Amino acid sequence: MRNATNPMLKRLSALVSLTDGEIELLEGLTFEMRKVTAGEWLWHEGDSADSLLVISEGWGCSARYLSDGSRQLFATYLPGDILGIFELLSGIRRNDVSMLTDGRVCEYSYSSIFTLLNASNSVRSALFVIANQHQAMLAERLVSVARRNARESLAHFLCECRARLLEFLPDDVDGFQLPLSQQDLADALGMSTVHISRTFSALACQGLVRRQHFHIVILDPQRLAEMADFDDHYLNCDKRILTINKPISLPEPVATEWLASLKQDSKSRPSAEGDEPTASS
Amino acid sequence: MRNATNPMLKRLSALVSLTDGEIELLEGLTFEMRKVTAGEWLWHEGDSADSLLVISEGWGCSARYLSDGSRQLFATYLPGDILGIFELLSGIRRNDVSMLTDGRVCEYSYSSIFTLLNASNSVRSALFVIANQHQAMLAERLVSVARRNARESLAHFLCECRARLLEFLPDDVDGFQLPLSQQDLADALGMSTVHISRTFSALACQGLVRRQHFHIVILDPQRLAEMADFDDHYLNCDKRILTINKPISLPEPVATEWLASLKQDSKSRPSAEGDEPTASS
DNA sequence: CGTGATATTGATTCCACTCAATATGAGTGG
DNA sequence: CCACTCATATTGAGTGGAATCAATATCACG
Repeated sequence: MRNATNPMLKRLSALVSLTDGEIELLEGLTFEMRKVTAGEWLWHEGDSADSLLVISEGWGCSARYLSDGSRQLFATYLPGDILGIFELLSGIRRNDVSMLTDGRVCEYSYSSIFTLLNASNSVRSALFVIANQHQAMLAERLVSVARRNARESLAHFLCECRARLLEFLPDDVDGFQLPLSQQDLADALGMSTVHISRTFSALACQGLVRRQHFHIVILDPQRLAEMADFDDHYLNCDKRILTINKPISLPEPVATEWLASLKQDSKSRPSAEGDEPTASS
Repeated sequence: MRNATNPMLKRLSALVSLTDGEIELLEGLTFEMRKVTAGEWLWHEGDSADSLLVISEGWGCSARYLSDGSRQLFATYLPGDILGIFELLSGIRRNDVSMLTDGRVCEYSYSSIFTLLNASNSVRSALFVIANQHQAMLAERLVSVARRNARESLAHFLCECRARLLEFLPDDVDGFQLPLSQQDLADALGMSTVHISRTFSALACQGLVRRQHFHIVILDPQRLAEMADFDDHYLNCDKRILTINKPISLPEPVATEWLASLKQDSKSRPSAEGDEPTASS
C-alpha cells in the first residue's frame, strides 16, 4: 500500500470505504507535491481556482482581511486536510489561504478531480463530508465568538485542536505543537492578543493547560472540555455514519432510461471525462 | 407552467441551466407540501434525516441552543431556500430548525433526491452551490460577530436580508417584512436585545433605516452598505460564474424561455409580501 | 379593555480592548 | 559567546462598548 505517497487516497480512505477500483483510480491520480514555507500564500480571494490542495505537512489557515487592517481567521488546516473543495464549482477562491508553518502541499488539478468525482460515489461523498466538517467547525467558531467568554472560547479551540490531532498523534502524548501565535489565536477567536495571553494564564492557573512557546500540554482534557462545553461529535460523527450507511450510492431501482438518456447528453460535453453517474460497484 | 408548484425545480433552475431531461426529472419528483406555523419545529439536532425541505412560504431559521439557556442563530431561511443538504450523507440533523413565521414547506424524500443526484450533474452542482452560499453567509456572520461593532453588524445583516430578498421582491420597493424579533436578531448577531434596540435607534438617527414593527425600510442602501462594509458577491457570484463556466454541469443549450418564464412567474408571485410575515398572521 | 409579547429608556456593571512599558526568546552576525 | 534585532509574549493602568438589571411603554390580539 502506498497510501502514504498519495495524501488524497490516505485521507479519503480514512473517511469512506473504497472499492478496489476506486483505490486504483486514486492511486493513478497525478499530483504535484511542493514545499511551502511559513507565511507563504497558497492563494488569495478572487484568484481563479483550478486545483485541489491537500496539506501533507505543516499547518495552514484561511482568513479574511478587513478594510480596517484587522483579520478574521476562518479555519486552520492540518496535515491531511483538503482545501478548495467549495471552489470546485465556482472556479474562484473564496478567501485568502496561507501557511502558518513550513510544510508540503499536494496539488491535484480540477480536471483530474472532476474525472474522479464523476467516476466515484464514494469520493463525492467523502469530499462532501469534509466540506460538512468545515462548515461545522465554522459554526462552532461562531458560537464561541458570539456566546462564550474568553476562557470558554480558548478552551474550546484547544479541545478542537486536540481532537483533530488525536488521530495523527502517536498514543496519548498529551501535548502537541500548536503553531499559532497569540496574534493568530486572537484573529481566530475575535479577541485581542493581550487578552489571549491573560486567558492562557488563567487557564494555567486553574491547572488546565501548560504552554511554552508553541507547545501545548492539556493537563486535564476532561475538565477543559467541560468548561468549554466541548462535544467532539461534530468532528467525527459523520465518519462513523458513513462507514455504516454507504451514502450517496444508488439505493434504488433507478430510472435507468433516464440515466441512459443523460449519458447520451454527456457525450456532447467538452471536457469529456470518464462518464456519468457510475451506478457502478 | 407548474414551476410554481414545484419549489425545487423553481429554485434549481434559477441556479443552473437544466436540460429538458433534468427538468422533466424534477417535475416528476414527488413531494409533500404542508402548512407550518410560526414557532413550529421542522426538526431537532440529532433527529434522523431522510428528507430535503424547501421553504415555499414564510421564514425559518436554524439555531443552536446552549446549556446556559442562550441561543445562537446560524441561518435564516427564505422562500426558495433548501434545507437539509448537508444531512444527505450523515442522515442526522445537525441543528435545530424552526419556523419564524407561518408558511408552507415542501418535503422531498432522500431516496428520490438520491436518484436525482445520481442522474444529474446539474442538480448535484446546484445543491453544492447552495451549500456553498450557506457556508459563505455563516462566514460573514462570524466576521460580523467577531470584528464589527453593533452598528456595522446590524447594518450588515440588514443589507444581507435585503440582497437576498431583492430577487423576490417586486422592483424597488425599498422596504420589506423582516419577521425577526429583536430577540431573534440578538441571537443571530451575538448581542443583547437591549442593544439591538439602541442600535436600531442609532441607525434611524443617522437616517439609514426606518423600522416599525417588523417592517424595515432601508432609506439609504448605499450608505448602509458602506458602513457595514457589505459586498454582496458572496451571495450571487457563484450563480454568475456557474452560468458562465458550467463546471460540472452539462453545458447544454439553455432553455432560455424557461428562465424567462420563471422570472415572470416570480414577479407575479401572489402574496409577494402581502400576508407572509407578521409572526402569526 | 386587559393580557402577554415585544420594545424602549435609564442606571449601573463588567469583560475585554487599548495603550504603553517591559520581558522573553529565536535568529543573526560580529 | 555575546550583542543586536525582531517577533512574540507578559503585565499594569485606564477606557469603553455592550451586558445586565429594572422600570415603563407600545403593540397585537383575543
